[in-house]
Amino acid sequence: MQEKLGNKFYTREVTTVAKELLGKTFVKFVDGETVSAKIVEVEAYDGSVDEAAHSFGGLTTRNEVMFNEGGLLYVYFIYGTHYCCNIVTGKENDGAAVLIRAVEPLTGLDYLSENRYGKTRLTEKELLSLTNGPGKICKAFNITKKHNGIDLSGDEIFILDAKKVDKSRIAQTVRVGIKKSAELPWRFYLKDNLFVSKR
DNA sequence: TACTAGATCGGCT
DNA sequence: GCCGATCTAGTAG
Repeated sequence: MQEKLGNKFYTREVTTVAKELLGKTFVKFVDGETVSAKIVEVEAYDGSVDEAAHSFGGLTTRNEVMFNEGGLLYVYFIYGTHYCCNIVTGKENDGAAVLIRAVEPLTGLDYLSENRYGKTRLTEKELLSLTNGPGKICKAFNITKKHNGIDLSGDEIFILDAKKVDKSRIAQTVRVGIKKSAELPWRFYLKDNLFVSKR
């Protein structure tokens, strides 16, 4: 039942993909170890109508990955400090992507802890804030600019299918941390999950 | 608890 | 030069 998500999944409309990514398993292979986490919070960015999307102003060297066909990883650097991790969606030239805002660690906890805190024994508080924010996820998974444009059908980073989440367990709100198009209700997260960034 | 500032890269005007 | 799809530590209340 745990199959790698393929092209058919990613090339659909961005808000559809965003909703369905909830509950799926994000996986990174490092040194033969499987590091994985359940996706619990995402935001959709659609370059055609959404001023907050990096792709809104058209193609540039920075956002070119977003204009590819769905199924790639788009990583960008922000505030001089943090990386954020996106899944490119839609057809070629759509400029649409889903920002991963929060995940729940499943395996490879030591790897994640070591990257984030430089230690492997965490307090409960540290565990809960290990991956509950876009910058934190990238730090914990050690995702950097090097991973920008990686193909999710490859073997290093990919997403596994999972049982579909019941609609009643998904919450939909406005997005976080942006100034333009702030009113678009394109943030989705799993209700009652402890690892979402805010509620 | 609530707000503010600092960190500090790189794309864009 | 400016400022951002962020996070953390620090101070004030």
